[in-house]
Amino acid sequence: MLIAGEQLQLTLKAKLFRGFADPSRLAIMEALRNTPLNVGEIVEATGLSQSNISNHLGCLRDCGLVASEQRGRFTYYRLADDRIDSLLRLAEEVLSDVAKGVYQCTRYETREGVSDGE
Amino acid sequence: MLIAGEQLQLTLKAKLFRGFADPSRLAIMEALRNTPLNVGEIVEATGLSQSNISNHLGCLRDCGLVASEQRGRFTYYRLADDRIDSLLRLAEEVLSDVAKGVYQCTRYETREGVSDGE
DNA sequence: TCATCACATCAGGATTCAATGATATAATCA
DNA sequence: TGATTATATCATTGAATCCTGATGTGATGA
Repeated sequence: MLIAGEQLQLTLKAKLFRGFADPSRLAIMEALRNTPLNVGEIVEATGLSQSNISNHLGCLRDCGLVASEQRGRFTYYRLADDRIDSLLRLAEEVLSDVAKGVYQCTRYETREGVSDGE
Repeated sequence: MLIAGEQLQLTLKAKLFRGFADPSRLAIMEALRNTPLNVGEIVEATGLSQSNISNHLGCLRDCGLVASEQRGRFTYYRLADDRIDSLLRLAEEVLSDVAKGVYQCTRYETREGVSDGE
């Protein structure tokens, strides 16, 4: 059995991971790994719709994964913390080993989310 | 725009993170961080129902996050890789800084999942 | 001021997912 | 063999969440 504090900790941790658990949000964070971008630039980089991106950015910002800064009419977004990048990097490492399993895991289908055209 | 390979990579990474993005699965992994456990022991440790745990374990195993070993009538589960633990640890670090934001982020409500009684 | 640009917000609909309860399987024991 | 134990699987149901299209807001420029 879990006591209340541990339960809260798990809930928070799950929320944090959920920020990473969507291809569209990952695409946005991937784009921001190199340099801050405004929303229009993120649209270009990812191919997602403006409102979709704006929604995801709201979530990511609320959860402290990205930070924003107003410059004139533009809002620039960047990853909020170096450890966000570390988490992404570590995930890539793990994935390189377990990729086959994850690929075959059809239990929970991830939405495709991002257009793959060019 | 993203090319197909990058898109697949994002989808896989999202799937991997989704394994961590649920309080019940986190509770299971937390229990397994110390030592391998059989399903009954996980039931005891987490307070989740047997079928619920079995479903989550199936997902976690398919995705390569936990490994299982049969011993008589019992199936013992353990974390599949040390880096799973590293990911959890890094998440805790990030969380200790951004916890306030995550807590306030009501955009995507995490299901409560695990009973908090004792 | 009025138009425009950049972005945020909202309602809706479709999809996905977690939990439950019932049932199936597989191993052990009497 | 038949009963029991440990675990897995399945259908269902309710809730969460992602996307879209429309609209709102706030800053800039004519």
